[in-house]
Amino acid sequence: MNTRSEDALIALRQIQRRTEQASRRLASLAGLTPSQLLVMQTLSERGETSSGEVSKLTQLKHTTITSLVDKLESRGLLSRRRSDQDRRRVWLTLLPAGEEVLTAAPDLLQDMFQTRFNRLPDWHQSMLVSSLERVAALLDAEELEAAPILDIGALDERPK
Amino acid sequence: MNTRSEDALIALRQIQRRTEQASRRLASLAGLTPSQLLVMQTLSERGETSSGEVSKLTQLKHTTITSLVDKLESRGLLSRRRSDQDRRRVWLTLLPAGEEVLTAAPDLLQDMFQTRFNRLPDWHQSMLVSSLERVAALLDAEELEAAPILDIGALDERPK
DNA sequence: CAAGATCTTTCAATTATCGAACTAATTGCT
DNA sequence: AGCAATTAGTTCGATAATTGAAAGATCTTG
Repeated sequence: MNTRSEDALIALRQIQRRTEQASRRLASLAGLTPSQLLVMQTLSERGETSSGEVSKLTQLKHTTITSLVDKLESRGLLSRRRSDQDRRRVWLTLLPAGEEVLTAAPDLLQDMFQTRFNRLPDWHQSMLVSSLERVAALLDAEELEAAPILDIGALDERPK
Repeated sequence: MNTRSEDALIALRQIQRRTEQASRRLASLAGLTPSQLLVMQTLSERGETSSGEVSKLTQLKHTTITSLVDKLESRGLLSRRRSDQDRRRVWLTLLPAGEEVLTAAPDLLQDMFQTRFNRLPDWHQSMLVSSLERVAALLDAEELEAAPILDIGALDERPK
């Protein structure tokens, strides 16, 4: 009956495990712990970000962020800067040394994925992208029923 | 240029974050740490498993497994049993209390995913499943060149 | 049977994680 | 304006995770 969604979950778990393992490997290659890497990646993606924002994005408590940032700052990988508009806030930015750490560590899984992905025929690629985006949407706890994207295609049929 | 594979990676990262967050929530609901949950889930999936095997599957060092198992055993969630054939090895099994902890904690993300997934039309479901399985294969570090489906086009060229 | 390999544990050190309490700054209310 | 409530970060203390090095126990091989 539900074997379809079972299969989907199995594949999802596999994907989760593999990406998690890769992220640990990547962290240790970069000489970081997984949490430290997470913070660095967040800053790399979003640019200058407040401490609290990083806390939300990473799902780590602010106290944990403070402790991680202490370490990373003392290693010269990122910088703290108090906001001028709101002097309670602290802006975090990657320093050049931090950028370098990120670019220097080869993300083997990502490279492998890209290599293989690019070999696929065009239609296949676009199918995978839209499927992944759909799955990400299905996993979105925020957009409970609001997501119009979910309603692409004739979904209304058999809303059993 | 590579915007397709970029898009794929972005969606993948989103999926990764959301599943990771969910797994932390799940762990704390179950009164476990994420690593402890990982060990428990592994045992739940594979049944009786040796300590070293769990170490490989979870990508945690054996010393970490020992320490996690100490805690879980003292709480009566799993049991250690020395193998008779090979008395160096230690078999781990979930105890009833352990099973219960797992089933008692509701996996909200999984439930949500399934609910939404099941609403999709049939063709869409099967597309998602095959896409997820394909992506999992693309992320498989083991099957380097073994997957025949991946061998579309000339692969033998050395990467880089 | 000895030498080496394998599986797990112990030990010591570093780090992650969190709650509670604290400081400093801002916002909102009257 | 003034004061209470709120918000952003940090400090502190406690528990747990993680790891490398080394040891202990057991198996395998020659």
